[in-house]
Amino acid sequence: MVEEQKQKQQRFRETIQRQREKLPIYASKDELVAHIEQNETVIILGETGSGKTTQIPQFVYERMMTMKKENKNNNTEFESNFPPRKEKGTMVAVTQPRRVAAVSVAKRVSQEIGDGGKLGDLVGYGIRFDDCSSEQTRIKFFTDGMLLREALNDPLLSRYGAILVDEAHERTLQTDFLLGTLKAIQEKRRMNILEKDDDNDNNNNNNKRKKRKKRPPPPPLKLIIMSATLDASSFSDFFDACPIIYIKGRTFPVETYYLKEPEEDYIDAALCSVMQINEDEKDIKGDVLVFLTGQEEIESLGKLLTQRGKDTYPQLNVVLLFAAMPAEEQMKVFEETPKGTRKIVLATNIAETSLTIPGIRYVVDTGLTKMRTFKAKSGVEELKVVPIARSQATQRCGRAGREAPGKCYRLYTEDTMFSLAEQVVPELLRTNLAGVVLMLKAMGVNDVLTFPFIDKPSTEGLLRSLELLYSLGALDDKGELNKIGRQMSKFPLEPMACKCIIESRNQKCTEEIVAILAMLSTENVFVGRTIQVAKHKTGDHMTLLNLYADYSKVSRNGKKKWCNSHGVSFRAMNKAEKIKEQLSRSIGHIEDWDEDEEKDEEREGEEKEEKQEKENKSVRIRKALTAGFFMNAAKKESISDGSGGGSNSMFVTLIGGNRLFVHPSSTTFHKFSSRETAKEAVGISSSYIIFNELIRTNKLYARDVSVIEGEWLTEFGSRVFGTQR
DNA sequence: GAGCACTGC
Repeated sequence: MVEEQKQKQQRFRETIQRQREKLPIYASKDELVAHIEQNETVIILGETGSGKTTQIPQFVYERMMTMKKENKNNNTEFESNFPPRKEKGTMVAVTQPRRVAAVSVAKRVSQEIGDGGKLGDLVGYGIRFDDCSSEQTRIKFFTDGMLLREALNDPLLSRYGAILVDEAHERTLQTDFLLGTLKAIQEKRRMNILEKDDDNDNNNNNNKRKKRKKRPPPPPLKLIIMSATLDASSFSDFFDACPIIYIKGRTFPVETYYLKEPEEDYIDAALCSVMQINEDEKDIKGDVLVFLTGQEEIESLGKLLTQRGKDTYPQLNVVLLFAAMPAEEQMKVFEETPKGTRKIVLATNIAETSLTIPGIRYVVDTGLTKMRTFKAKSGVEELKVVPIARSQATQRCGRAGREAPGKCYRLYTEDTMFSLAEQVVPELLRTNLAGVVLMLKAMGVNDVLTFPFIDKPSTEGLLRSLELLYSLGALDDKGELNKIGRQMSKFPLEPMACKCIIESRNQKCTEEIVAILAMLSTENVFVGRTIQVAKHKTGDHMTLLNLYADYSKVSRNGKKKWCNSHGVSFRAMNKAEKIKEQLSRSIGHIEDWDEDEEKDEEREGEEKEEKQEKENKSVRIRKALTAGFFMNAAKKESISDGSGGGSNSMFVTLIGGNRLFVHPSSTTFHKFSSRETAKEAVGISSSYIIFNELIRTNKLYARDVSVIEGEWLTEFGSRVFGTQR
């Protein structure tokens, strides 16, 4: 019996090995390893299906092991080259932009490596809320944000001898930030080695040097950057003209079709294309994937297609796919379509990278996407429909050729295709940098303007972020991180939110603030368009808090049902719960937090009756929120509202003077849009609000809004509102 | 009366 099992395992291993050897990358293994050995940094351009993600980490690890053995026999060979040490530099880290990828690749590699161990032994992973690794782990997969966090605690990332950054072409904020950090680490580790070599040369060391010799610095850091797009020159330039290695992929050919004339109504064009594909290819099996920009148009095209596709052959089986959808409904795209039907998936760019849908042979590409950008000058975010980049067009096309030859219908002309930007603008260039700057400061990078970014963010953006951090009280007059700033950097939240936590200690409402911030970091709490839970009179923050409190009271088994009956996303609540736990843990790590808490308790003794205390709770909570979000304050515009009943009230931000509306998703939306004034509706003598974010879609909208008192602004935002009233 | 691409710590 045992013998039989062993044979089974052996056969399994052999199958896997055969599969590995068939991968395109296997042919160039030796060349690859040689390149990695000879260079500190190597860029690998691997097309889809090359096997780079699963194989290269193993190649690197195997080479590290053989070098270790060689070193035992011959002490000189690897010392200068690729030196695994007992503690430092013995691990391989691999980063991915997404959690699912990190976990699934780790699983695959753990199987392939055939050490007989389970995931978490030799091969492990580390993502937020979930670390699966042990003392034995030598190859560890991360989300790139996770490895960045690790760099906060271990500034040289000294456990790792090699780091592989995968999907670098996506140029996410975290990947770009990580690449800059790794470049800086490489330099430092190189210098350490030199110092150590100096030690060896001069035998007349002083004590300090001897001490250092006892604890050897980490070896130089090998860096392997893996990208899928052809343009890797910017990476190579950034890493001192390091070599680029091309690896062929293995995908099926995809035939591409363009429109002859531009067509403005792309929904109609998509509708026609799908009907046409279904008609022309009626004898060929294969599903259709349509790329659209958002939920609304996906739903409306879904209705049209379902109607029109009833009487066709094959019948159309229309499936919608966007991130805000409940998880169970998302799973429908993975179900096999019934015989005699063709699956039509209408998706946002979630299907571009995050999800791979089996069975797709036809892609319809509108050539558009929604993109978020940030204007440093006004502090306003925009969410706009824009043309995709050529790299995205290629990526979308490729989705038709994963399993068999496919076809791609581009709903734009060939001329348009060539007018597209080659690459997506890196996220770092179109986002609020305050969080990045806070993290840089916490890493000890004082001069953030000279930090090595592949693409330098605008000086204005960096300066604005420094200003914001200063107004939050995180920086001293010299621009250096102070105690508050250091505490703020411990939280996985944007700086304004971090500041709320710090102030919550003074306001004695840390639990509540942490719950609110956890809810704010969760997208799509409400499933439907109408909010079915009790609203709080002061606005969204207290509503979210009450919702969280209600949810917490429900028994573990009943939570899902409770969410469904309250129009609330279970996935979101579950995530909020985890984030809250994580934030509370981070507070626990702040050394002198408890001390101050005790002082507060002393003060509490002097406090008045408990009843009044309870009434004040909402005030204290909103004060703590104001301490973080005072830059996001707005005042109701006094309009002579004789005729304007029913129209949404307008606000003006105190900083920047942006004229805005409350977003319709806000619980305060109805209050401000009715003829009542804020004062009457809310029962608070104030026309000031704070909000979580400002985003321009069709109008400029403030999302997650609460009513506050004007004087709190001067109290908590003294560095900006100090002199004025 | 009117609306929110996608990730990640």
